[in-house]
Amino acid sequence: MSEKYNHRVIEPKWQSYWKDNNSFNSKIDPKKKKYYILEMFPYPSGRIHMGHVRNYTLGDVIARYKRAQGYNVMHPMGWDAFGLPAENAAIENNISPKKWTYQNIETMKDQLKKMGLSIDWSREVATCDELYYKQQQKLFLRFFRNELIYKKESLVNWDPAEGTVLANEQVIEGRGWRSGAEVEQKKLSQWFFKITKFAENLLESLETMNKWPDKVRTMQKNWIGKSVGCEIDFEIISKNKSFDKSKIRIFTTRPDTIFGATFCALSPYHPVAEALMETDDKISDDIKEMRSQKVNEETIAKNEKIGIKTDLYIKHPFLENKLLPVYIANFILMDYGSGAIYGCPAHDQRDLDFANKYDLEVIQVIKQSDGTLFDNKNALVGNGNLINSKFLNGMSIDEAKNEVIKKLEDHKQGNKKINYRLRDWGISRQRYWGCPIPIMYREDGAVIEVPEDQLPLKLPEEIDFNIPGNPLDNHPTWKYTKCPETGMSAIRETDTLDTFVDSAWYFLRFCSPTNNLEPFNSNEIKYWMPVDQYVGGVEHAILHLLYSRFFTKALDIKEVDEPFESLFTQGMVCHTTFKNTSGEWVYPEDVNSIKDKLIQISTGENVQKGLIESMSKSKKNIVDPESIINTYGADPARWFMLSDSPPEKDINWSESGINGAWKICQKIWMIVEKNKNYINSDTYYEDADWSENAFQLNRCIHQNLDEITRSIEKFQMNVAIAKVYEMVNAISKFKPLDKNDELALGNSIKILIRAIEPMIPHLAEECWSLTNNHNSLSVVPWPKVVEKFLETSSVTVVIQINGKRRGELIVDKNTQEKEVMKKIKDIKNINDALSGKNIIKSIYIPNKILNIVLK
RNA sequence: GCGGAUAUGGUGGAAUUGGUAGACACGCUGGUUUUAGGUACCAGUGAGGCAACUCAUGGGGGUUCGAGUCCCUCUAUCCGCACCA
Repeated sequence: MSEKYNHRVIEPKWQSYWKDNNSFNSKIDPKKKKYYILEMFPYPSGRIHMGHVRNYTLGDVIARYKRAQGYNVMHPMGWDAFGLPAENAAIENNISPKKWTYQNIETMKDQLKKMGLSIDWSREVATCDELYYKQQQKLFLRFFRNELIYKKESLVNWDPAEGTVLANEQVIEGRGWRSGAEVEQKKLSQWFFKITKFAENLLESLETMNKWPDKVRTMQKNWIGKSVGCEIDFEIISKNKSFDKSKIRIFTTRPDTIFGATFCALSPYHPVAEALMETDDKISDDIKEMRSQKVNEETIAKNEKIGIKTDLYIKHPFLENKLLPVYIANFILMDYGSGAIYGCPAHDQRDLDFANKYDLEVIQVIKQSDGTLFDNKNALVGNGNLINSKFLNGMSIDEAKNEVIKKLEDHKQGNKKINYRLRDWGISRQRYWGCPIPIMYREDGAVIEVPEDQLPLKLPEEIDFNIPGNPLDNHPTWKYTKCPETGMSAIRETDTLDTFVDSAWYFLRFCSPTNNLEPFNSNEIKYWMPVDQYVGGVEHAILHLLYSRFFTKALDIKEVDEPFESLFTQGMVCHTTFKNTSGEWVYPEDVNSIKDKLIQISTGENVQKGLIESMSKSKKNIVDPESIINTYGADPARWFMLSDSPPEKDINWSESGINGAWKICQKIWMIVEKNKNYINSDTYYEDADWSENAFQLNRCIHQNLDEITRSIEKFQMNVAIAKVYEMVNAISKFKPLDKNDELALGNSIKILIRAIEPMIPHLAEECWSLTNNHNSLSVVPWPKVVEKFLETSSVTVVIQINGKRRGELIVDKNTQEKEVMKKIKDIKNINDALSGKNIIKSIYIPNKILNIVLK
């Protein structure tokens, strides 16, 4: 009786083997083709979750498969280790962010290792490591000198009770999550990366990035949001003589509607609005009230349009006596265009709603070519020709746009303008646990770089989170310093860098992770970059990926322009949620099903099944990967993650799923154990005198091998898994009757073992050790599909009548239509259907289908 | 609101890209092995019908000899919308 497969012994055995033999370490080898596979590095939150298991299993399949294909594979791993949760933990558990982070890294590294990933751990980096952020500070200074970084005023969520800036997620219904105080929008002077300088470049390259999902490319395209329009300067008419602003510059994508303009709307943050606040208390209060609202595109689009009437008017550029009233409006974004628009109610729904609300004039200037008439409720946004527009009358929209721009440019009142929705990337964070910005402000007002030989500018370790505000700002010995050149006193920049900066270049760092002289080495990146395959969650579709693209371009390194050749975004791992009668979330393992009822084990309360949602701590619908790995093993966990659902879709965790994965692993082991005498041979005769059974087995194995190979290439791991099942089923059914049968069986099993290694490597290695080949599978090449086994002499042709399947016929390959026609007379129901009818025509696809059209 | 995606048995999902719809797995039903069991193996399993057949890929329409696949339209669900990472 053969032994059961014991993952508790086998998995650690191979993990140490791989480690001891440096099986997955990588170095430059000019003779070999490289393959750089990268999964998005994790935030060290404490423990790995199922999302990590899925992400890294997926990448590992590719890594192991490509290695078997003969590539020189680099598969590194690191830690996105700066960030807010470490500070929260510091406050809640009184532990330093550094200690907390490094502890988490240790725990999670152990957990990842238990998954059996083929990672080159010698390349590990952590962004909170001085070695790493020293180089990042150098990059900052490089960007600073290249004028890709500048400072400007920008709004933040300000919690007045705590004296801190809040992240959006920390603002709950307009209040600070911890203090409950009403959050204000406060202006702070902050650092920005000039990503907009690269807007066109980032947009253009998208066109050629055809190994990225269309979805992500579309999202980025919309994010960059290129629009062509014009800027127009309007003269301000004010009764208040002391009002010192004379012009408002508006941006519009519809200059053709200039004669339909009936009002002007400004953002509450517009300089003119600021100036008005100083002239009038009432207006000042109203604007402040408007500013307290959250302004993102979603709320702006959904909320009611509100305007504050001002005393100001602007002069129409082409109509001598036409004055447009100026409003401050809550639907105008300061960051987009110029923060000011003119409203043309007849041809823009938002403007129409606004005009109707404030009883403003509406002038139709485009006659719709589909004949739609204006009803004062629905703006006319279709195509048409200009009316009521003086010199534009009769023109098409495009002609009118060009004509208006030309006139404005002639009169120096405006100009054509390409505008991007993309805004510059604000990188200042008023937080402790991030990369310090190597800048100081001297007492005479000069902005001074920290000299490179003094880098890294380290984070101070003795800090106090009990004082409200940013710990760096509260840290006197760190904050106050001297200018290195003049010796004048200076204050350090106390903001730290957005953690998206850390992750915007880590893929370059992996190429030379321990280099203390430079961020990356040009020989190394020349060989390894770009990343051939990047795998991660779709939630990073825009920011992280766009920032990484920007960084790579902005660094202006000739070796690489775009960082990620191919991108794959995997789906989330979901689980049913449970709530007890008190309305509290309940852990799945705390739920027992008794008859038809769900009972909470710990309290005995009834439990309601909720929606299936992505696993999250707050909803308690989590399953701990480590306990799964301990109970079932890493291989079944990996198998489950790959089977059933396509990787880009969300999956539902299920107990029966993991159990099924465990069963197939056991089954494969039993098959190999039982037949170990047959796999102990190197012989492979393609031309042996196979029995019919053996030939069919060979055929099935190679057909499925072909499909497994193609499926992995296409990331269809679920399909690859299905084909492995077919191999297993065919092998377990096969009963060898002679030597050749045994040979066929042995070879089939060896192909099976080789093919499952990317998915379930421990089991595969253990099985392989039973063959006469004592190499680890990590150096064994992928098997070749033997075409001979795929060829057949006969094929099945489907017979259709009027497009409906009526039967099938087995014929020799490449049989002519005439022959098939003759033979179908023998099939009774087809013959019946044909009798008494006229054949109008027939369509014959050789070896596939014959369709007969009858009348 | 804007933008994007998805829809196939009881369930997760296949479908060589316009050519046998439902591969593979889960679940379920029946059986076998003295199996304590949640084990293993065999058979069955889209719906209706004894059957030949008929109906079936969210709804409706279209193109085609032929549509899950292409076009139009409707419906439902999910995702993103700038300080979570």
